[in-house]
Amino acid sequence: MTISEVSEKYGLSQDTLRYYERIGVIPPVKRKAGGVRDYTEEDLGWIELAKCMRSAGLSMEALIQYVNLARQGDETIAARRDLLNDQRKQLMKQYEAIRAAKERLDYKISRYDEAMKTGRLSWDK
Amino acid sequence: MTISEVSEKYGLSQDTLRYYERIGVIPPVKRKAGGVRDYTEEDLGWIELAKCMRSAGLSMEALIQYVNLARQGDETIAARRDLLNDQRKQLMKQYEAIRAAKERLDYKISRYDEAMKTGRLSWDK
DNA sequence: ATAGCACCTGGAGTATACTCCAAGTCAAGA
DNA sequence: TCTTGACTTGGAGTATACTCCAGGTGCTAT
Repeated sequence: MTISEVSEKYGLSQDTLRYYERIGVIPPVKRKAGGVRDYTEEDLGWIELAKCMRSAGLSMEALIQYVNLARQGDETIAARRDLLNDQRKQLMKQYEAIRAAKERLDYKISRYDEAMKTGRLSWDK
Repeated sequence: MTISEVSEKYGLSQDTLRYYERIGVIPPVKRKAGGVRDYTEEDLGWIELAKCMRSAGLSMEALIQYVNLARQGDETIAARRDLLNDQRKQLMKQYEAIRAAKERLDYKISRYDEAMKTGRLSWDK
């Protein structure tokens, strides 16, 4: 698969795909004649993982570490599990922060909806 | 309340508090003699709101817009409600992204835990 | 064979959100 | 009075994650 197809498929720019590979968020992609990237199914798996984790807010650094460990083989299994556990913890914190903010927004919005009827706001900012 | 007390109370650096005020994430804080900031309860409310929303991932820009609208008075009620609704939508998307990533992490972690028993990984990366 | 196009690399530039720093002011205690 | 320490401002610097660009290569269709 070419970089333009992958870009299309995952909604990541070609520059971003090359950048991810360059800094190690995904492992190196094999090239065909002329040095052109030819993405395999496995490469796509890494890209999708990176996209999923990035969209949830995981840092590039964590992803790079994970990829590095994965490339070192089976003796890094425990380290990888620990890394994933750490990231999961971070995610749960973020989840809670969003939940709290949403609750607050809901309250404010309900107040604004109420105020829309009377045309003024007497309570808070 | 002094900036050092506010910094302590909310876990935001003094630089961050001044920065927030400078760019308008919170409204201007009244000064006492010598130009020293003296935070009121209302100021604290804005700071707490900013902290809550920022920790959930809302952009500075959105917060600045909200503060600007709030400072313009009651004729911006509808605009503020719309802004909050937009931000709520963003938040829900982020919530879902985290949920999906967490699910994926949980699966991977369970696989790693399993692999810890056998000492090797046969399945995926 | 030559124009066009997709691709390549290395490096510079950008946006966001801080974070740090220099130089100065001011009030209070020794 | 002099020093200390908390505070002030404006501006520069930093980290993260892209994003853009110049200059070059190589396949393909005319």
